[in-house]
Amino acid sequence: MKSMTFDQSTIMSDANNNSSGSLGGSMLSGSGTSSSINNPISNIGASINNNNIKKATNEKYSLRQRQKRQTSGRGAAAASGASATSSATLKDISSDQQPTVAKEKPKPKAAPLSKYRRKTANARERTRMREINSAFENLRRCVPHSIGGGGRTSPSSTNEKLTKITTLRLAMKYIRTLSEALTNPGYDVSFLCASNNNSNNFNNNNQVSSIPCTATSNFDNLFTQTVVEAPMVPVKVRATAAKSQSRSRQKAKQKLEPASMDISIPMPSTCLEDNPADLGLLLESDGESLHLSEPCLSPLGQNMKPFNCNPANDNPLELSLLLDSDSDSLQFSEPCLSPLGALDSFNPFGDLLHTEFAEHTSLDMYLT
DNA sequence: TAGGCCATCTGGTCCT
DNA sequence: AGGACCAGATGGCCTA
Repeated sequence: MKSMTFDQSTIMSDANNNSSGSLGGSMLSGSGTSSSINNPISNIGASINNNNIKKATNEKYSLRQRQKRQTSGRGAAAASGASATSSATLKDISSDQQPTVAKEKPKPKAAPLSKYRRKTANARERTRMREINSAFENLRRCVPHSIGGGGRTSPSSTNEKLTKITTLRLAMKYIRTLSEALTNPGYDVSFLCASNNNSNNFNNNNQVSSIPCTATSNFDNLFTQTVVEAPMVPVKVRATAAKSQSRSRQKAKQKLEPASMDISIPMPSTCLEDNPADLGLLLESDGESLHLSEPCLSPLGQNMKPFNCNPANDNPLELSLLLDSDSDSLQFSEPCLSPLGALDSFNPFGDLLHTEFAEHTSLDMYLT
């Protein structure tokens, strides 16, 4: 047996009672985290060398309250084997700590599923997990990958697969960065140029650093990355104000005239084998929106030079236009996010790969 | 070898 | 009643 197990429901219940107490408490919410620090039950759990106990007492998890797990079935049977003594001990202690727990009528134990239903349930579960993994795979393709590396959980190269948790963290950071760029026309993108010399472009408060640098130097830095060269294709990007724009957005857009620029982008890897003329299928514009045709990848891919701007266009105006156009005028087919997919070869998110990220900050921190 | 990550099986709970 | 979802348990694989 790999590890000792015990009945965690008591501790789980205790932790949840100390927190919000809501039945569906978010796993990442972190609510009630500090309350369990001095929990004697948690301390007992921590004193036992057991991964699951560590998980149970880890303050960053707040699991939903569960009823006492039935001691039948495969997992429970295994749990009740080697860990019977520790389970009993913990139960005894917990009952001492909570003498006021109301006695519940024992629920009639549900009959175990038939072999057939168990098999079908397993198949459904596998399918469900496959779909989740597929969604993770899509997400991986849309978030910038790290070019740096280090640390157990960080990919040491762009070829290394991001873990699920790292993918989620990067996605959150990516969304925040994109949101910043969209909501703030004068968004300081200097953190991108800093990525050359220092991958830690975000401080611990998840704030974008504000190292001053000119837009030209931004591009200079961005485009001097050591990346895999790909055939460059000229593309004219034209962004016009959408009809649905808010007044402030229109105002900001006016400042950005002229709203077009010539850029060259590398041929997406999936197009390399095809006729270059196929690129026309990649970028389509109806004069109001820029659409990315299928297949939707990060259009510029990994390890590819993002885009080769005409030096004449290397000014803040164009950059702002590019970053500012997403919600109204630049639209990419899902699941791609990105004009900023062009930045895949940079690592403004490197800190996420090296530091602990508080799950409890979660999406509410980034999507408000 | 320990620890992280993952896939799978499983039972409990909720929802339709 | 049956499916979806969730979380615990377990074992395999991989890396430092």
